[in-house]
Amino acid sequence: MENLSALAQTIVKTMEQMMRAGHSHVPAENLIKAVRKRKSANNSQLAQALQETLDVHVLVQTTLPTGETVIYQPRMLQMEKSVAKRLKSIAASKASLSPSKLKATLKRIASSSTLSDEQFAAVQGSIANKLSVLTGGPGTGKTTTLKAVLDLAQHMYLTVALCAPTGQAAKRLTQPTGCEATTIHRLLRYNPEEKDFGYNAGHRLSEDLIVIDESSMIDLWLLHHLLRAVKDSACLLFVGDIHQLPSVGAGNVLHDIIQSGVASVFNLTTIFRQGEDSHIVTNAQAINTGEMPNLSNQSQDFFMFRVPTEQIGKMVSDIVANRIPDNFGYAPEDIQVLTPMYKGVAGVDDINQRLQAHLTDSSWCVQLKQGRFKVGDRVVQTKNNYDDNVMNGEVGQIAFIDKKKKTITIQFDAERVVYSYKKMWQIKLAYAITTHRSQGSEYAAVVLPIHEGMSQMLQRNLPYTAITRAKKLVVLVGSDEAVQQAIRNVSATERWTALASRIGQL
DNA sequence: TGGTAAAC
Repeated sequence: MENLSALAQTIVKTMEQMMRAGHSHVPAENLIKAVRKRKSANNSQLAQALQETLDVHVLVQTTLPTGETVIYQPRMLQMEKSVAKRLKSIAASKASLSPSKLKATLKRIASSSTLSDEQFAAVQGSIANKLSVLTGGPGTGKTTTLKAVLDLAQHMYLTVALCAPTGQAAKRLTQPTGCEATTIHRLLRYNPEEKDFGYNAGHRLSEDLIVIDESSMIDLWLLHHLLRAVKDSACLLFVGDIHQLPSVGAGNVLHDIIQSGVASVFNLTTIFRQGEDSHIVTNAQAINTGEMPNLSNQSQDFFMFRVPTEQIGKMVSDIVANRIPDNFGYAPEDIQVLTPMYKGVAGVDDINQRLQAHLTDSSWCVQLKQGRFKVGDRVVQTKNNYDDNVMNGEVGQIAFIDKKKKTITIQFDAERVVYSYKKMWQIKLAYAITTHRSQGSEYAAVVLPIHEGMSQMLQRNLPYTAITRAKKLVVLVGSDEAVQQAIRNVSATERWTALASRIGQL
């Protein structure tokens, strides 16, 4: 890197930025265009600088199956190729079960099943096919279907690995399925010091069926390591909602797997949770198709308060502390504020300060390095804590502060955990959390501040993910223009990836 | 230039 010219270094940095935006590669002309925005240079200087990065293999140039000339970081190219190859070879290998046995077992199960037709087809398909995808919005019965898949697998004496990208998603999966779920990292025996995995191409998992929930959150890197560690004869089932926020890391893998046709796709469409007149459901569907949601405040479960940006914070506190409890009977504990970012107006930090001041009194409080905690505060665990069985993203309430012992007791859903002040770095206020962190969680009521200052975070998946977290009530606070801006913006999901075309080419 | 997360 030090040996490169200044312009070549700018190209490398621009490329890194593109990876951070989620792309697996960049078309050569788009890369040059992006570099031009940072540094002025003429065509031949740019071509020469790009050649410099290619000569030392910091970047590589390649032609996609589509004929397009694109630039990759070498490791990204290698991962994308490897993922395509693994998917293809798993799909082509024989499964370790007999079709006649499947047929017989299915027949037995069908008679006692309460599954809908589309759910039953998914259950059958995900055992009969090597690679399957189970998609559908919230309330369509993905977990019910998953449970039936696991039952079927058990009847057929298949060994199963049940996993998810996050600790919380794994924990949530364990209870309804009655099957121990782990994070993908744990399943593969991740070693952070070596940055490698105990299970890999040379030492594969023995399980016949691998089920991966919340797979919209998986990036190219994690899928690469998972597929390396899976035996060729295994069946894979990816479960997720493609309309939720894309992975923060590079790739668009669930989307690409579906698009490539390498997997059988089962899309659940019937919603069982809310009634048909629910605006939560219809508005989520409208947003998905790029239409403006119905914000007329005519329904019983979907409302919008139109206020100028500088008044959003104040209005959100009023809604959480007074309006929702008074008018709908939900306590502040049942209400979750979801917002795109930490900083700025109506960001996580802003809302947390306001609601802490509004909702808890100061008689029992302690000032720690990272901030003030009060008895009654709503807080969130920010790292998987296997000792106390509290996962990253779990929300609880401060029950007790012991100033002599220097401990804080937090009541979570099922656990009551004592934290020393020293351990409190794992805990943050949670009156508001980011929409990203809410993925996979559900709340009775969701309050969503949305204003134009949130500019680049205003993406179509954002209001979709936020409002589909709500079981009973959604309240938007902000401006129609910001909602419109978010719905029009699909740039986060339009990533340059070539996984689908690579699979097609093999 | 900015913004989002996760794993042991």
